[in-house]
Amino acid sequence: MKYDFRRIEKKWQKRWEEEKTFAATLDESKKKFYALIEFPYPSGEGLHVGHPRPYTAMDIIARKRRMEGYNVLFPIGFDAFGLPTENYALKNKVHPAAVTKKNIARFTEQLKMLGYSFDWDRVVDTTDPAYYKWTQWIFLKMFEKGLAYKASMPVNWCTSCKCVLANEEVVGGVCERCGSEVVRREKSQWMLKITEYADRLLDDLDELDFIERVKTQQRNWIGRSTGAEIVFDTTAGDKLRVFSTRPDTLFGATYMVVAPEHEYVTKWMPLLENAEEVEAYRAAAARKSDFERTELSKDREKTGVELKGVRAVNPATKQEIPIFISDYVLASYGTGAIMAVPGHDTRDWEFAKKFGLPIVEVVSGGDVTKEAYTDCENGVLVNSGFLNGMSVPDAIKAMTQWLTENNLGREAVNYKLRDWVFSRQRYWGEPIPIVICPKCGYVPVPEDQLPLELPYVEYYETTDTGESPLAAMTDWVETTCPKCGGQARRETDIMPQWAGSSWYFLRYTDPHNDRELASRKALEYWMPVDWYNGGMEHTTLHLLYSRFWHKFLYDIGVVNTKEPYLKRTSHGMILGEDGQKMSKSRGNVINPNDVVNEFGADTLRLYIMFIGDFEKTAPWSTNAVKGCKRFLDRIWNLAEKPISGPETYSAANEVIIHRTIKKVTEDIESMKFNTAIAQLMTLVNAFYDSPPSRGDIKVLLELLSPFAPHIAEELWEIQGFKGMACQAPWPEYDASKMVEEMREIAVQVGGKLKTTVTVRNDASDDEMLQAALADEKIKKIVEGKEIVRTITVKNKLINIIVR
RNA sequence: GCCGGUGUGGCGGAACUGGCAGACGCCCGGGACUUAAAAUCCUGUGAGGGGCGACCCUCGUACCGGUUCGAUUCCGGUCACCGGCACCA
Repeated sequence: MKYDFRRIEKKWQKRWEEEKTFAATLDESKKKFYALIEFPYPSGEGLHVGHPRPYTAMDIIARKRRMEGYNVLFPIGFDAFGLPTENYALKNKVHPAAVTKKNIARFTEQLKMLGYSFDWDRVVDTTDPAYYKWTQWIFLKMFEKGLAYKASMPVNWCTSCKCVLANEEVVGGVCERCGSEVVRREKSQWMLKITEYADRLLDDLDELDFIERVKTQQRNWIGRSTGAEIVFDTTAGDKLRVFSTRPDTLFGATYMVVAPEHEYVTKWMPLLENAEEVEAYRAAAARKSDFERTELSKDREKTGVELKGVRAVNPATKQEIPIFISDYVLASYGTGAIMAVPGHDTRDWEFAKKFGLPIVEVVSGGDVTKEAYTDCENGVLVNSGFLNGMSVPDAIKAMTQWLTENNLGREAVNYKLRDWVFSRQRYWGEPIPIVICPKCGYVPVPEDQLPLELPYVEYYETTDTGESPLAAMTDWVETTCPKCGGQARRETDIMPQWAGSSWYFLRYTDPHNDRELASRKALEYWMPVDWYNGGMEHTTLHLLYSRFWHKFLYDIGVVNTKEPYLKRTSHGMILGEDGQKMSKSRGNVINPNDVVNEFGADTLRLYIMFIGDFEKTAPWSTNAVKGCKRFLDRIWNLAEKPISGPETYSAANEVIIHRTIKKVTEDIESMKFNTAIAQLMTLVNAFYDSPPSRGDIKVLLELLSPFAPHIAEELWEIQGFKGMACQAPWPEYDASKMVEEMREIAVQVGGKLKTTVTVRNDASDDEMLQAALADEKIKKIVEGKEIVRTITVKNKLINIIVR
């Protein structure tokens, strides 16, 4: 009989579903394991061939853990709010809810086709009011604690999506999603105070088992720097505050620069001799989009205008110094103003050169007439009064202390991380449950009125005014104030897509709870997530946001762990057969349905894991897929007829079986799926040389089961083994049975490999030497020469040095 | 510019903690089976050179140099590519 994967795969998927083989139960007598993948966005295109890579990887781990006796939670859901669905709905004049429903059905079917061991009774859908009720609830808790606030500020505005974007969603000055130009707009927005958690998000990384590049990226994104805040007096009477990581260089501050948007610029305008020029520069800076700012920032020549009429006083030298505005100083970082130390800061140096400003050396070691000297390790302070002769670190301490004592400044910390812009002016998202009352201000919708559902309308359109389409839905917008009962309006902005995914892993622990987001009992049993695999592209978005929400929920006593995820790993992208990123326009897209139809789900699973190093990008190869199918065919041919005899390993295969168990067991843990499969192939090749016993076949099926579960199950049944393969205990190896009695060692003469000889296992140095010298070839080489020394590595090699 | 990563046959990729480079798979060649083809099975396959021959020699892990009995692995330098950040004071 032929390996009929179509029949087999359907059969076992049905059995698993009917018998709820993979249902997770809250059983405190068993040790738990929570395996998590990033739930998909159910796009109209259906499952992409990139999806199965992380899914199969975690499915293998989840299946192995079950076989190891763990109670495993391996859930799936849908992150279904979002722009593509809304845009598709607008274009085709259907409701986004209907589109979502259809897409989820399609994704579900495709995921089931791949035989993943998800617990299908725990599916969550972020667009389900029973789910987003709790997304809104968390928002209200944040509002209550002052972490959600409304602020008017310049925001990133995507000209095509007609919507505000978070900093994290702007990539290289353009919209991450559509690639259109992003401009700055002043808008009133809901914000979440993620910066309040910056220190904890940074410091707690140390204890987590995240791959290093994830940690590094999060650290860089948070961008903590320590230094001092320094106050400069001005001739206008106002005090100008700056942040500096190098307070030691204060004696070298020869001018100051403020951002064009700085409030003092407006304030001082009447005092300025060149007000017109300043105003013009300001207007020009405001017109620039983020795209222009970043594009041009590379080696851009510094521009700026002096504020003539106001000067600052260097608190260390007591000298008056000029103040400039320039767009190389960012309004959004620090205090929006800097002290410029051209001798020791590259940007200040360039600016000073251009404007002919004095460059004073205050740290010796370089040549400040040629370039800024920024070395912090070797420099010694000069021209700096009481700091002279100190090293940079000492001078930083001394200056900070001096500033504090004289009330001119203090130690300060700054972050690159900005608060999270949480408003979107679209329809398909969670409504922000706030009522705007002319008397009471921002009033939360009472908890018992949650969920605040999206109004269902047949037709709506985005607006050009920057308002949400919800604003036009008068019946919904007009309401009464929950506090005073007076006439009021609802907030019409919705939450960003990241809201629903910031806590979904908590819902999986207790998905049908209508009284809490999840019961304390379920959270205590299942949390934290033991292993979370996902894309690198979410490192500074979803991964950071969800850590933030989790920490907040910890603070208010909802969850019992400080961090949501113990371990985070990441997979590489799958490229097209041409080595290019898969895209419709390139015509190199592989559809998983086609692969499954032609070769079967087991083959696809196996190939996607065999394709290469899990962490690296890898190009698709249809030929290599065939190789994986061939491998399964070979297994089928070995086991399609019942083998009789005892369930013990055959003598001929025993050594390789133990080695394979060890290798597969360890490789799955380190996500080296490609070498685990290679080892299984080696084992099968060995079975072709020495026909496998009943026990040999059994262990092969056990090891194969996480990778290719359907064929493993079918052959398991054919062989008449008990239960299901996926429920068998994970096999164990015996290290003492992994070695042959005799082994081959390498023989080198003078470090060069000459031949190999066979010695008994664990042979002594002398035995190895005698065996080597007994070899005809070595004899000839060594003849007439003096053996100076020999180097041996047990069971590996002997190196003979001759003269 | 800064941070992180990668560079190995025709291709995807292996190689523990410094110890036989190229596991496994693909492609390709040879053979068996077949009327034939496909499938399957067996077998060869880094490059160059020598021998009728079982075999032998030389070179080879981006490039240059170093440490070492021995380097894909460690150190210094160079180049290329990929990812992230980007005037962050």
